[in-house]
Amino acid sequence: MRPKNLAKEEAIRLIALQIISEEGLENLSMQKLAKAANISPRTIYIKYENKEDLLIKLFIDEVLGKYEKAILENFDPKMAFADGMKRLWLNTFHYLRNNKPAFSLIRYGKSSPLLNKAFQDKNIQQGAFFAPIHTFLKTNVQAGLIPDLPHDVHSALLFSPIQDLVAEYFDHLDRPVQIITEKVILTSCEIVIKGILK
Amino acid sequence: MRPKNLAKEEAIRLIALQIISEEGLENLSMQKLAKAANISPRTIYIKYENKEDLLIKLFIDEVLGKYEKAILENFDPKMAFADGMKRLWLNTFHYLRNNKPAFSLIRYGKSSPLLNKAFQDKNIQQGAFFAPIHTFLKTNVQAGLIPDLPHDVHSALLFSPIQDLVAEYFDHLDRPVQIITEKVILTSCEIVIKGILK
DNA sequence: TTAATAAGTAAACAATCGTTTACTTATTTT
DNA sequence: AAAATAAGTAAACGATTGTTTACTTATTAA
Repeated sequence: MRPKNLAKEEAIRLIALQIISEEGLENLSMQKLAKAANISPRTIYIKYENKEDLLIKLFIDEVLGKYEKAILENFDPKMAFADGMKRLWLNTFHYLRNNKPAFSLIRYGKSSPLLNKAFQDKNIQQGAFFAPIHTFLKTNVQAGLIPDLPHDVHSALLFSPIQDLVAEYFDHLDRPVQIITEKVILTSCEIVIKGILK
Repeated sequence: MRPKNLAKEEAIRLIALQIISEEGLENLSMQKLAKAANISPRTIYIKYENKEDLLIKLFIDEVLGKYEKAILENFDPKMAFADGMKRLWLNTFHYLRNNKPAFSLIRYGKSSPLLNKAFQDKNIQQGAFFAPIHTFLKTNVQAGLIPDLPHDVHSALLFSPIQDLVAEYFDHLDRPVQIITEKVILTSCEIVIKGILK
């Protein structure tokens, strides 16, 4: 049989992300995607059941999967708390800064009911994303370093700001001076650490 | 001449928000909206130029306008720092908790290029949203209480977590025990305050 | 070398999209 | 009471939507 053309499969995912990032999820259509990827609409349906299936797989496997891997690079749950936090923040900053299309879809993951549901389902059925971070926080609670709060609360307190700082990095891209620098990220991370430490 | 039916105008806005909240911005269509509001599609075009105009006005005037008003209730830039922060956090929590459709569109404001651009344009041309918060932070920088960082950085550090906590409140709505309570909000706010104070 | 078969294409499907045309209704001003 | 006029409706416009049908191409296993 004729083998799959993996280059076309990758083109679909790459260009879908590009359209979402530049024009918005609400302006992505299968026909626009096919045309931009220089393939027939039918080809997308060989690789994905339908549009929702494409979006969910793009979000869960392609975007969140790679994002998780990038964030956890050189991170170990046994690291000292402040070191671990700085590693996670810098990894987030570096990865997202260089992957705007991925960041765009991640943002839609918090708005779109479809993607939000897909994320929750995945977390329940196949184990949570960012499991090492769970362990890291749990360990530091048990060590008495940080207060014992639900994981979702920890997550909001410790990682929401870095996500918004990345958004601000992109918002400032076309301006003469970039205010969101690595130094600002580290300063911000230290402020967050100071708040959570008992 | 025949006067505008204000009830219909409000129905359009209300039902548009409802559809966006339940089905997502990507599933809002003018015909669906008209049918749900029990009016002719043409009626929407009497009040709004086109779909983009409707979305932008819904976002800027209806949602962000009311949101700003609600957050600043009983807030004064001259309040003590911790008091002001707690006021802003609790106002945010109370308002958004009771206005899920508004919260949904606010979330889309950070993903959708159209809405994001509209927000930035508005902030530049007609003065920033949440101006009293600007003043509040500036005052506390000058008083030497908090570090002198760009406003966007302050904003990410001090208010990103409360937005995500509200999202988690809604995510937990159907579960037996609500973990995002007013007490958790206040505890979280105190942690953020502790981090930023010099 | 050929039979088998999945990958891929071009073109089209009904349904729906955003928007408009042609018309009626309701209200105000004269 | 009638002229003027914006608000609103029903129906339809061409374009585009997600998806499929009918067909061709490229590859592998026999």
